[in-house]
Amino acid sequence: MGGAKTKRMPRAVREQQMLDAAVRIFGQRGYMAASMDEIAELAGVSKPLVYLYLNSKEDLFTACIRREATALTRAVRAGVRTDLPADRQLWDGLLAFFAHTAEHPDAWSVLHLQARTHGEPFAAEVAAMRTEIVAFVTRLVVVAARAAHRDPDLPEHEVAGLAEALVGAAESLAAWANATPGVTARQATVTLMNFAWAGMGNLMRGNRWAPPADEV
Amino acid sequence: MGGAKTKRMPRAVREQQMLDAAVRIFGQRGYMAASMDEIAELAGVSKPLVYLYLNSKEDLFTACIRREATALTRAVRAGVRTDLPADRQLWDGLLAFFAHTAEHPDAWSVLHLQARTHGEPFAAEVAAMRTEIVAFVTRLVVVAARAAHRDPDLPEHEVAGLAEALVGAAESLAAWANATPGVTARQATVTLMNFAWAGMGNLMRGNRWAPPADEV
Amino acid sequence: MGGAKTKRMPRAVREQQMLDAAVRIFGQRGYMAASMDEIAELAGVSKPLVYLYLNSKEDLFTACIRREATALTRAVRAGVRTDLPADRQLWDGLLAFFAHTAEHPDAWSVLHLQARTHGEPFAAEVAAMRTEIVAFVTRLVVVAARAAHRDPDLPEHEVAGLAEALVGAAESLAAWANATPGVTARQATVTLMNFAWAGMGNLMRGNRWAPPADEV
Amino acid sequence: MGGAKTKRMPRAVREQQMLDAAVRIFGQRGYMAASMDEIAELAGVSKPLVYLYLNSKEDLFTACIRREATALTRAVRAGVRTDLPADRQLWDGLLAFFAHTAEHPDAWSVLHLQARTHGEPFAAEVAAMRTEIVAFVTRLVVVAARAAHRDPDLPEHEVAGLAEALVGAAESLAAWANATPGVTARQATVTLMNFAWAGMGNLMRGNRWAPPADEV
DNA sequence: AATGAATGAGTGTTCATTCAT
DNA sequence: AATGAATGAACACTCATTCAT
Repeated sequence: MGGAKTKRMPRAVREQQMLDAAVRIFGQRGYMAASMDEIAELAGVSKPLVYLYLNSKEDLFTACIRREATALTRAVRAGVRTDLPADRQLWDGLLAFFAHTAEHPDAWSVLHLQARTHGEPFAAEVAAMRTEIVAFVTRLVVVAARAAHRDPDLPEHEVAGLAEALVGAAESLAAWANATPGVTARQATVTLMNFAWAGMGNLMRGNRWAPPADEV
Repeated sequence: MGGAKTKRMPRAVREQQMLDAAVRIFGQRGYMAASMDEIAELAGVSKPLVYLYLNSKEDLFTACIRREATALTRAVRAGVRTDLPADRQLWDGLLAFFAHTAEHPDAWSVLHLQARTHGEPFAAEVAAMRTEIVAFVTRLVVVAARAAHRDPDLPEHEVAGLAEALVGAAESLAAWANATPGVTARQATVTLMNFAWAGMGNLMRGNRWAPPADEV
Repeated sequence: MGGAKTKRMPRAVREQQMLDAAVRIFGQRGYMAASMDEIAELAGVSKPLVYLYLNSKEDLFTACIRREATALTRAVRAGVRTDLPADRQLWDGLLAFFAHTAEHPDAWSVLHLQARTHGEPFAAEVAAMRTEIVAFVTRLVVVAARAAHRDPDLPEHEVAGLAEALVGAAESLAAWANATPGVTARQATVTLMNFAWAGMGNLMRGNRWAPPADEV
Repeated sequence: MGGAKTKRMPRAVREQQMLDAAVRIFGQRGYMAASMDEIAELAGVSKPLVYLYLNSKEDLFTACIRREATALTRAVRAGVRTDLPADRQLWDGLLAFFAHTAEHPDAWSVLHLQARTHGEPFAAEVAAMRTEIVAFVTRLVVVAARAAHRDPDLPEHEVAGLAEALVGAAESLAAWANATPGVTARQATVTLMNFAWAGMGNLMRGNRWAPPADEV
């Protein structure tokens, strides 16, 4: 009477357990190297139940991506107050971003590495989140430009490139901060903020770097 | 003349053909999803020959990484003249980098995505290349600081973070430029150069962004 | 009732079926020439099930050896009554041995030929059984010596050699009896019993054969 | 001028080198686990040459068996002088047998284990040698019986069984002597000689062990 | 007399997935 | 709500064997 393993739980709870296990395994082993057996075992259920609730490995992976993408954007949004100045918003967003990725390294691995590495069903999923973040950053850039009493006359794709570069830098720093002992989310934020804000400010003021003319 | 299947070629030539095929398949399918059968077929040889020359899937992948890492760093180095000013060096290096990655998208996928996603034998291989590039960039940053008549009093790990952010931004832009039609290597270079050089210059001049004090 | 392919049976039953098939294939083809495909087919299951239950070819082979070694020693022990005189015990043991090996030729091939031929994981397994049998025979020899009112003053390693020779002779006769039509277990027993008991009796009485002295 | 590797040697010499290598590899790895690559490498030649001279793995193995069987019987015959008494002949033959197998363990592994374990083309080859040796021993037994002024009224198949048992005991002791440190060929011979000669002598004199009558 | 280049056929092993209960 | 039993399809890797020189 009363086995060790807890049994018979509502579906929603079981599903979260499965996703927890899947994110961990996918994050550590990679999508392809992860086996459904291992995930089921870590989740403490039998394999058919995983299939019953989540259909297939692809669907399971997609569910992981979606859940973690939502969690990440939610965390960033929760860190930002839109009534504050643009630079402060950027600071707060970066801080939240670095903090969240540091606290959930497997989730970050799933979003940043695994999802992009394994082709189309998944890359699109994470691209959506990325687009949202890039849009957020772009908005800040434009706001900042207005605050500097300048209309951004940068070509549109350069604004896009700028945001892209900023997000890429952030992603790269997140990995670096996670891998380098002694680097905190705050320090990563300071580094990137200094780098980016100054650069963007300069751009907004029209100080551009002149490319050499003697190219082929 | 010109039969479909050329046969009986010296080992060195065959090996390059195999690596060509492997880079393409690994770059497109990913390391785990790539099958040795497919690689052999694309290379126009039988599977045993691939194993005879390259030993194992792991070794084959490592050989790909090494070849492409060497090719990339060589291309960047070839684009830079060390007797020119630091900003010009950075410009030239970025241009070479974006051009090379645009011309060899599968190789870039292998280096940027696949190698990092599949654990230690491979990640280390590409980390070596990255370290070299980050060191190159760091050198330029320091030179630029000296040129601005300032010793870089930034903490050492912040310099490292800076270079890391810059390289990350470059990597991210490379992927973006490859995926966005109409964005050339030159445009990517302009975008990043403006962003980065101004930001770094500001930093060198001691203009730092002040973090808010009211943190927890 | 009695369909061709019975399906869905409990694990323990399936495992025995697999071992049955494996002993047969291993015994007839040899360890290396045996293919897991063939074993699975003879067992009436798919290959993955064999791996699920028995892990690997090595483990499967080891399981065969263990099962058959146990069966053989059990059969011999069951044939012997330890309250009877030593010669009678030897007779009964040999009879049981020859009968069992004659009834299970594939098992005997696995134990006598295959296991010894294929290196350390397996040889050790069967050596354990052999040690037990040699010990049993050695005990009988010593008892017989006591019964002849003589302490066995033979050097210890000569007693060991004796038992070894006796067991070797038995093994050899088993193969011979199996291969020679018309030779029954009983006849093999008679032959060996006469040969061995007389020889040992002589030894026990101190009648030793004198080696020539003119050796180098 | 004078490469390191000796090249271009007459066929007969090369063949012996190949057989040397093959016996070693077959003896140590076993027939199936031995690879032609390894044999060719150990012989210091290319694989096609092995095939040119010895046709196939089967033929190569057969050639090994034949060469070593011949060598073993030759060694035993060379140790025996047919003008001496039967017991002395047996002693000398056993001594030569144990000495030869101890000096050529790989050859003995090929003959005793590998050839018998791998089915018909090979088992027959070694059976021929065995038959010859058994016949030799049988002859000695009969001679010994005559010397004891008795016609051997043992049933024919019992004489065969006797010789079989003796040879089996010898084979078993050879393996045991090789594997047990401190047991020399001479000691193995003493042990077996005492055991066998006494037993056979007894038999020849009509002293038989009486089987129990109460069998089923 | 001798070899570098090459392959068809097969091996053990694993995995995502389903069925019957 | 949950699982023990079972599999089709594929994969990395190896081997005996041959061809062209």
